[in-house]
Amino acid sequence: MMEALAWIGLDWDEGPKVDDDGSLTARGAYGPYRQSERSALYAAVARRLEAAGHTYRDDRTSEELEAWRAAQRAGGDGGPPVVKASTFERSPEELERSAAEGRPASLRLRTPEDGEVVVTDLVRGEIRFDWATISDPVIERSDGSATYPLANSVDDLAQGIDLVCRGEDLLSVTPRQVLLHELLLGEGLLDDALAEVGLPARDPSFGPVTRFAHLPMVVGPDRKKLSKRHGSVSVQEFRRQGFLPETLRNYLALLGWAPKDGRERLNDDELVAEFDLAAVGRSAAAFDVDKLTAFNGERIRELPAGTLTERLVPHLDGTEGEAALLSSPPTEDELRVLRGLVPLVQERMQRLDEIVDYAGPFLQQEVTLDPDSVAKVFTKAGSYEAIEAAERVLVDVDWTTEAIEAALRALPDELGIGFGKVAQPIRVAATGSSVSPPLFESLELLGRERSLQRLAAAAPQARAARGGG
RNA sequence: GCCCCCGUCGUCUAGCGGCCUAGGACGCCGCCCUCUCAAGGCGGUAACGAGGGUUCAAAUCCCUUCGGGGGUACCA
Repeated sequence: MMEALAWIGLDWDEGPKVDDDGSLTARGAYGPYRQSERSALYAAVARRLEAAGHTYRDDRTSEELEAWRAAQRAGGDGGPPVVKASTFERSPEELERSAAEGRPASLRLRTPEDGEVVVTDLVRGEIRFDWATISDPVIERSDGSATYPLANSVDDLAQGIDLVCRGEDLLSVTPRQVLLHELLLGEGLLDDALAEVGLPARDPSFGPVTRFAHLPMVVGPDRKKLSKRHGSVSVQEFRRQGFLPETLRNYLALLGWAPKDGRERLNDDELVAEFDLAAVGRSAAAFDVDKLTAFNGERIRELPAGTLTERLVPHLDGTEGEAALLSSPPTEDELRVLRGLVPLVQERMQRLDEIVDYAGPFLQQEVTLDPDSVAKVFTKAGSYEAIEAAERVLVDVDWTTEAIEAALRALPDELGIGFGKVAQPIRVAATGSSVSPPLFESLELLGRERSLQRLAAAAPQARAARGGG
C-alpha cells in the first residue's frame, strides 16, 4: 500500500516509510509509528482507564457473543444486540470464579447507558447518536493486546492529530472515539501513561482532536465500497496500464468534490490551493474508468515529447508489462525509432501501454499481418495492384515523408481508385494492420529497405486473398 | 432486525427559493475534417426516485415513503 501511495505521489510527512533498500523505517518526531511498537503505551492507558472505573471485564468468548447477538436479532425479546455494562457486567465473584477456571477476559469501555452524543463533521454537519444503541467496545483483547479503538485514540492524541479525515465507513464508530478522547485527555490518563512507559510527553502544542471529516465512499461500478486491498491492487494495475499518477491525483480529487468554477483539469498546485473539505459532497462516488482514461489521454497529449518518450520506455522493456520490444537499457538505435514514433502516436494514445501495439512493427524486423486486417483490406478491389505499384514507385524516391507522399498520391490516378483504397493495402502490408500511425510518416520511419521488403512479401498474399491470380 | 449516512443525466458533478424550458465533464449518437485510427471542431441524447406539505414561487425548506450504501467484530 505504501508503494502504491508513493507511486501516485501521495506523500506523508510523518510515519512509517519504506527505504530504498526495502527496509521499513520511519520519519517524524512522534514515533514509534508501528502499533506493534507501542503496545506498552496502550497497556498503560488501559490500566489507568480500568483503575478509574471506565471499563469492565467480559469473559464471554467470541462464539458466545455471536450466538447471543444472533438470538437477539432473531428473537427480538431482549431488545437490539447492544452490549452494555448494565446487562453484561459480571459481579466480582463471578469474575473471580471465571478467572479460577482459567477463562480469559477482555476489557470493555463503559459507554453511557443513555443520552445523546453529537459528532460534528466537516462534510456532514452534526450527527446525533443515541448511546443506548452503541455497544461497549472491547479496547483490550483477552490476550492483552489493544484493539483499534484504543490504539487509534491513543495515537491520535499522543501524536498531535487535530483533523481526523477518513472514509464514511468509520462514521458510526466516531462516538466511542470521542468518548475515549475525553477520558484520555480530561483526566490526564494519557500523559501519565506516556511518562510511565518512557515515551516523550505530548508536545505542548498538541490539543484535542478538533475536527472530523468523513469523506464519501468511492465505490465500484457495482456501488459497493472499494476495499483497501482491492484499491491497492488496482493502483498497481493502473500503473501497468499506463495511467499517469498525475491523472489519478486529478481524477481522485474530483470524486466528491468540484472546484467553484467547474474546471476539471487541475494540476497539483491548483488542487492544494483550492481543495476544501467543507465543499466535499456527501454521496458515494462511482469510480469511472472511462473518464479516467479520457483524462489520461489529455494529459499524455500535453507531455513534452521527450518526457513521453522516457515514460514509454518502461512499458516496452518489460518493466511494466510483458512486452520486451526494447533492450534494457535501450540502444541508441531503438531510442531513435521511439523518438521518431512518439510524435506520430502521442495524440492517439490514452494509456501508455498502448505503445506496445503501435511500436511493434517499428521495433521488429519482421511483421506479422493481422488476419482481420488482411480479410478486410486485401480482399478489396485494387489491393495487390496498389501494393505492387507502391513497390515500383518507392524504389528510387527520396526517403522522406514528403517525397513518399508525393509518390503515393500519384497512384489513385494511375489505378483509377480513391486514395483511401490505395493507402489501406499499403498500410496493412507495411505495418501489419489496418490501423496505424499516418502512412507516409510510418514508411519513412520504417526505412526504405524494410518497407520495400514488407511490400514485396505482402503482394502475393494480397493476390491470394483476391481469389488466386 | 437495529443504528447512521446518502438520493440531480448511464457515470462524476454545478445548483444552496425566483437567473433552471436544470449548466459542465466522461460515455453514447450524428456531422465536419481526413490515408486508417485517433485528435480537433460542431450539433444531439439523457436527470431533479415517489407522495404530501410550506411559499406568490421549490431541484433547492419540512414530513413521509421508496431506494442505495455503511455499521452492527476480542478487523481496521
